[in-house]
Amino acid sequence: MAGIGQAADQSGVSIETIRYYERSGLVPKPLRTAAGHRNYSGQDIGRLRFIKRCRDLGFPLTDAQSLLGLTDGSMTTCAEAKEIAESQRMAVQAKITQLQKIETALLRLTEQCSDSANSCPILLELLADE
Amino acid sequence: MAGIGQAADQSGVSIETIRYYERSGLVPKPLRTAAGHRNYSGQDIGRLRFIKRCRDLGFPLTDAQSLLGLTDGSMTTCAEAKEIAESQRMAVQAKITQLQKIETALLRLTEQCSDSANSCPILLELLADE
DNA sequence: CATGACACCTGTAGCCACTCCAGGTGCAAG
DNA sequence: CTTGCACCTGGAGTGGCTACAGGTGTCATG
Repeated sequence: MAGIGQAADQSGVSIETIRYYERSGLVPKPLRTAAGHRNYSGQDIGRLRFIKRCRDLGFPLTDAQSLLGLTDGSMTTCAEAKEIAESQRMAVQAKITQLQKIETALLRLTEQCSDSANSCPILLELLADE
Repeated sequence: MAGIGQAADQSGVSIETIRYYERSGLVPKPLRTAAGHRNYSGQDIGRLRFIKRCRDLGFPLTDAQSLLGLTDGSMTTCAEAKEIAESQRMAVQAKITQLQKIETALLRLTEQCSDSANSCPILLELLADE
């Protein structure tokens, strides 16, 4: 059994964030020591690590919760997990596409700027009438 | 002179967002009609459009404000604008790189999953001990 | 037994950039 | 006179934390 500090170290989730997850009902309330300190089991820490990995993959907390709910190991869960992961992949792809457009636009702007003309082409373009 | 609805239409910034920008001091308080309705000049609308373009390029509002502050047309502003734009481009690039890593990881996970084995490889990997 | 350095506790507020809502006012057309 | 629209204000909610302030518990050292 571990305190919140150890749980944080072992899961990679910060102390504040663990408490936030508890507040928002994402993880169950852990046991408490006599002094009122939170006391985490190995399973609790596993759950936190699971959520951390989901977050690292960009899943929103709601998805993390859904995926966590699928870990009972029933037959249909694989299809559901795959669906969640694929839709996340789509979302990530969409974001990448969007950011690439932005990057191209920024590159063009800054390249124009290297002319170092009197009036700044970046500002001119942002100010343009249409 | 235009009401807030027209200002929104012409700038692409929503009514609520315009009011939010005003609340947060990003744009100056506009004139008011006798009835207390906000009344926007062409210049006001230009400012909103400028901010909209900055946001579309992913600049945070603080950058938008800085860029807006550079539009007096003094000589040094071009270098400053370029600096802001380049650092924004870096930030966008970093985000893209990060998202591409995530996408690769998600792709690998979902591909493994097509095996449709008994235990879901996605969940297994998220649950793994390290 | 006192002291100091920690780890932990609660509750609250702040971040970003909006978005939405309830409940009210002003004004013109039918 | 009523209907409908555009507008008003003030406040709360979103996601996912993060950062306090001010208190308590635990342990080693002097």
